[in-house]
Amino acid sequence: MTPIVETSQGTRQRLLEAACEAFREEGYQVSIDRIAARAQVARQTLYNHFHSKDELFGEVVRHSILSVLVTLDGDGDIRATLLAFGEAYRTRLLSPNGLAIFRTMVAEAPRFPELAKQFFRQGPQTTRKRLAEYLARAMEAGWLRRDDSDFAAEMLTAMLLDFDRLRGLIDLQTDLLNPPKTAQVVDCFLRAFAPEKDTP
Amino acid sequence: MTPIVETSQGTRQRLLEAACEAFREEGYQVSIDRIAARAQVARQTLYNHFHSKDELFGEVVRHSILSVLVTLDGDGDIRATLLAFGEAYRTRLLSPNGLAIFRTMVAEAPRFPELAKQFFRQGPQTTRKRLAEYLARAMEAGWLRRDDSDFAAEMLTAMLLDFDRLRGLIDLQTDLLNPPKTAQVVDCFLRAFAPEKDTP
DNA sequence: GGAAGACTAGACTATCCAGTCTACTTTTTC
DNA sequence: GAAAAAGTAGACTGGATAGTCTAGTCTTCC
Repeated sequence: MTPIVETSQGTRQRLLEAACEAFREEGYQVSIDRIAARAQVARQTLYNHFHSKDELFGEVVRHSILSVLVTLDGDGDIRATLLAFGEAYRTRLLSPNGLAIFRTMVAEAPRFPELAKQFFRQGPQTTRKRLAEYLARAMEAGWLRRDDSDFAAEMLTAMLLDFDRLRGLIDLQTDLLNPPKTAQVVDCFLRAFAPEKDTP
Repeated sequence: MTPIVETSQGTRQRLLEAACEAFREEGYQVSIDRIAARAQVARQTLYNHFHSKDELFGEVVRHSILSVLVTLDGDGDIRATLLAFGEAYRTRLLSPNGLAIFRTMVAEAPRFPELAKQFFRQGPQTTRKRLAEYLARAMEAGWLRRDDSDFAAEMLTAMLLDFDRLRGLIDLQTDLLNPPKTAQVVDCFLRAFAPEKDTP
């Protein structure tokens, strides 16, 4: 509960960046000393900025949420919009950074349940909600069949990366990004949620 | 490289079961002492059966692969078959056990890359291949549109659990299994892969 | 030039853990 | 009933780690 003095922003920033990379590469178990060394700072300096390793980890996670958020831009026609979204989504989440964050959150969720929930709600949950809102509008406009837009959003995001993410996490592959797949998924989605024919 | 004497199977079995539960509940980092205590066995006895913690972990993982394999029984019509498969798939993989294995494999893949690949190939990859073979036959028979059966299998398995798995892993929820969802997903899949109309 | 705040190096404590070793007891087997 | 196999308790080594503390240095600003 000792109040932490507001020290130079530069050092704090360097520490956050070093911690971010370190946690990303080695997970939560990376030692404080390695983080301090990476930031080229003495261990005590680290403790001048953050009370404990857990606090530092929390900060890093909260900063990382932004990097797994994907927005969508509903200008063009629906296929173009979903293609752009799908490509951005895959690019973000199948990148080494995206995979590492996923791995770390999954691994440490039991140790940091509240932090994990916050991450989940502000990250994946939010992305999905935005997509669902767009899809709801598309349904309203008759571009898609009237259906549960939350469900539809879940299906699209699932199809976009489920298996490739597992491949990336477990099989440690790197060439996961191939744009044809995005189109293949989007077209599959559009077939499943095509507007119903009026004629019998 | 010392050869391990073939000792009583009972003790070995108790050790494996204890280790399985321990790793499941606490991950790889659970201590050897806790595993031995759980098996009600001395630490040295554990080392009489397994050379090292890593070897024990490997054994446990290899045993666990079976519990994430899902077969499918292609008797009834396609919808019934996929419903049964989907329900079995979700039940297995969204169970506390299924989620724990997933969490542990994802967390430890960097430390045990070969083991992780073996798990991936004999587990998820195999399940998906079997499903793809079934779907290929269904396409051949005209029950589904002619398409890439591997891709179709990927889409179905992704839709069946991606988001719920994340919910279970991160948000630590338990009531993930609701059968209506399986049907919702299967129907969505069948729409996406319905046979193409012959008429223009 | 001096005081305060920020940083440093490194010793130190307390804890935990994998794996070894030893001397002992129990169980099995013949 | 004795020898061999299996198991036990616990001390011990060597290494890692989070976090504290101390004494000193560097920077900045007045």
